[in-house]
Amino acid sequence: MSEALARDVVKEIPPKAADLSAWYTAACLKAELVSYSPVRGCVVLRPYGFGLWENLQKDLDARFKATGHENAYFPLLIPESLLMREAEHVEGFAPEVAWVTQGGSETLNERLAIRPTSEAIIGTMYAQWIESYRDLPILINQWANVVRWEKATRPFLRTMEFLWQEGHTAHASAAEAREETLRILELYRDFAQDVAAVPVFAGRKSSSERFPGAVETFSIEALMPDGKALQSGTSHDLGQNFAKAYDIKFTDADRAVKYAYTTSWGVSWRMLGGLIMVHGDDRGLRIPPKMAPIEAVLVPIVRSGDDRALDVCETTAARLREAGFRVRVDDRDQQPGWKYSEWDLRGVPVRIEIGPRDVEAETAVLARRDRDKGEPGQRQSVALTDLSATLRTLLEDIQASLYAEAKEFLDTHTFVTTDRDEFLELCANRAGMVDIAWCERAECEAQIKAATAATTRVLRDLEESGLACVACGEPARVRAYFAQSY
RNA sequence: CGGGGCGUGGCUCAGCUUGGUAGAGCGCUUCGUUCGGGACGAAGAGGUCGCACGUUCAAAUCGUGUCGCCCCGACCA
Repeated sequence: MSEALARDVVKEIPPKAADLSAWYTAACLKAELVSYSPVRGCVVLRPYGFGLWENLQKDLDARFKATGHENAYFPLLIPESLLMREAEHVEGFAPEVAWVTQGGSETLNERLAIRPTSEAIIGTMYAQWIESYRDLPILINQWANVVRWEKATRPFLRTMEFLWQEGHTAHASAAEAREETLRILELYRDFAQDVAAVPVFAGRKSSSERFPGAVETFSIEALMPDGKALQSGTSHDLGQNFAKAYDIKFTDADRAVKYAYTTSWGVSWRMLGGLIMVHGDDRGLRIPPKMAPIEAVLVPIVRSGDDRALDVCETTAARLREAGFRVRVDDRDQQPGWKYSEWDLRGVPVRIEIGPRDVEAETAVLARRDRDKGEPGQRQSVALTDLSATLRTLLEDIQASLYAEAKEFLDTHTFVTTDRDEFLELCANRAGMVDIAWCERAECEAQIKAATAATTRVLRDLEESGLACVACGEPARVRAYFAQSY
């Protein structure tokens, strides 16, 4: 078999640039993150994918706790009457709610919704728990699954059942609730950039993009390689809307009975889809070290009659684990080259090769996934005694490098314009984030969407006054990033 | 929900137009030789062609329906 043919035969995923969608789906499946299940629109999160989720969970959870939140768990099923209390909320979610109508052989008197989100059930409980301003704030998060009856699905980005966390808080004042909303937005922004190595724009959503029932919605928006934006986390200031719908009242210090101010916020496994698309390359995933289930894989090179390398790998791995690294020894009966390719595909940041030469010299070869293009070269030989320190530095460098690469992409695909035609063209061509002065009128946004398929992603304050909306010429009220989105 | 495509061993696909109950490569199993970028040899195992109904002496091949997946658009995290 010729070398070219051999290479072709082993190609598992299509080039990323040619067809991002095909690349993405193949990458998720071939890297064994997910499998399709017998249930339409629902995927199985396989161990490697769950490992990614666990790292996200672990990091975010620590951040929530550090900001005073506690975890709790609320029921999966929500009585219809509860779900229906907040008018906008109902309207927004009704089309995608799955219902339980029967229990055993008995038809239910009242349908039960499988939660599409938990404001209804949590709000109901908060109403029971809160009496006094002394009971506030309530700062609770839950890690859960939710179901939304979607028509079109793709791994992580949109599935009927998905994993997420949803924070729900109640406060005594509007200012406190807004502060909480923004605190979480910043927490999400920092997590996305620092841990997932995905640069984002954070800001306020337009009214058309607002969460059903919210007073104000904020989000973080990442830019995918095809120029589409991915909403990667949302934080809602619900004002008193839900408090009024669910009767969340308290007696304040001034003896007046008042409605509480609530917030809700969430990040789902969609974030994983984002980091996969942002960082992956033609050879598969490139997982940022802080998110990687396996930070380094040790590959022993054994020869017949010489399996010393395997022993050295085992003892080295044990030492690295003691030092706090997540490592795995790949002792499977395969060729080393086969293993390299597979771990490349699965995106393990660093590969540690140990062969007979290394055994003699008490060294190991380190290869970094992000830069190594599959040919020898981007590798370094390290003394085993220095391995831990070198690996630590290397992982930090890879984390920073992946972020820098993604940031470079975002920067070069963010366009500021004051020209209407150019604005529309950039939007229609899916060029990236298009930054304009905007009037903030829903009609204007709808027209832009009809013409270009782009919508506002996030808004921010205008730095100067007297500007006209680039799209329609009316007085500008904000700056807005426009983009097509997932 | 509209437009398009697809469904054949674990994977990628051929066969379907011109019906006669399945093929290739890769993978898998065993043994041996190998092992620093997807090894080689030998011997094996594995599918009834998404599902249902229909046409026919006969269906992977034709028809209808249905389920699922992919892509594009509308909707949404």
